[in-house]
Amino acid sequence: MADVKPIGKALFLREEELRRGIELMFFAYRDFTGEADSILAEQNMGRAHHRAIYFIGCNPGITVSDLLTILCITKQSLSRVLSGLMQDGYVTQKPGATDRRQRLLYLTETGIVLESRLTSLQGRRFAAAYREAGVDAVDGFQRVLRGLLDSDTIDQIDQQDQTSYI
Amino acid sequence: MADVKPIGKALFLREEELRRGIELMFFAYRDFTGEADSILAEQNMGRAHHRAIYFIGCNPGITVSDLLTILCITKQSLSRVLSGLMQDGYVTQKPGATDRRQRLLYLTETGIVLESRLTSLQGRRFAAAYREAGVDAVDGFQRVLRGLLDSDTIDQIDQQDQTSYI
DNA sequence: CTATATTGGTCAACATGGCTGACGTAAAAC
DNA sequence: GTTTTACGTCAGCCATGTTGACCAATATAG
Repeated sequence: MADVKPIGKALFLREEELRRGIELMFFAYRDFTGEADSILAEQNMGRAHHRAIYFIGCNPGITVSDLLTILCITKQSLSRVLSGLMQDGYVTQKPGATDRRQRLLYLTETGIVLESRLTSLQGRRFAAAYREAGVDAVDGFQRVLRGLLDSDTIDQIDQQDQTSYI
Repeated sequence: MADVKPIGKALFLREEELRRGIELMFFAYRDFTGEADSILAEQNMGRAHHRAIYFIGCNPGITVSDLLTILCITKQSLSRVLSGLMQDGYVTQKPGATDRRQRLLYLTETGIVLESRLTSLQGRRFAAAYREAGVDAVDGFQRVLRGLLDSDTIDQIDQQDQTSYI
């Protein structure tokens, strides 16, 4: 730690490199979410609302339990958020066709507008970063990020790519 | 949105690509912090404590206001966290040599132990991801993450790299 | 030397968004 | 007909962010 005496340059660089990664993740995630957070704050919403809107937006008709699986939070936490979103007219639900216990979630027109505002904001940030960094960098970026995931999350993402809620 | 009719394949891929980035950031950050969060929870601490410990750990003798600049939170929030950390013996402070208003922050032995436990945990995750993805991917990863930063954050990081608090 | 600015802390109050536990209801599945 | 599932609700707790007000010690500029 305070052991500046290099046990080996490779190892020292490695430690530095890992710390750089850790820090970059912290700062990048903060800045990446920051802009959206401001917009959300205007509408008295938070990041939790954003997540719900986002995943309902790209999985229209998703069930509550599938959304819970994606978000990995308790149903109580999600329920609070969803109630708010429905009360404010961003989200609607309709009973499942085959299983009528299910509440299939959809964005309203207002919800779609907000979702695309937020997503295009974050998308623009990504687009700029991708453009600066180049195609190869983007591939590396995604490979490393995937490497950071828990194995359950990887399964979930792959599975989600196949599933269509439409 | 539901407009599957491709206006152009490049554009469609781009939208998909951006969404993939957004989602990967969310999942990766969650999983990346998850392990450390568990350990912290055992000691009745949260992510805020971790951040403080981390940045004190790699900037021993940092002042409160410099730490505030890094973390971008209010001094009230930080103060609460620091008080806890000092009470529990993870952090000590000593008055600045030149400016005696300053409280220079240091990790105690206990603090160092915890910090390295947490950092090596996150470091191992990064090391694995880096190893899997390869050197070029790591470079791309870092380039893209830097591209996601606000310009102020970039300045701050570059400046921080030069500053030595020792 | 005095006035002001800086560094840092404190108290109070509030919101968000996690959590647990308990309990209820409707519908599906067996 | 009983059990399981999908979903909701109420109550309360905790961590962590926020504002606003106010205070003390010290540095610095006039």
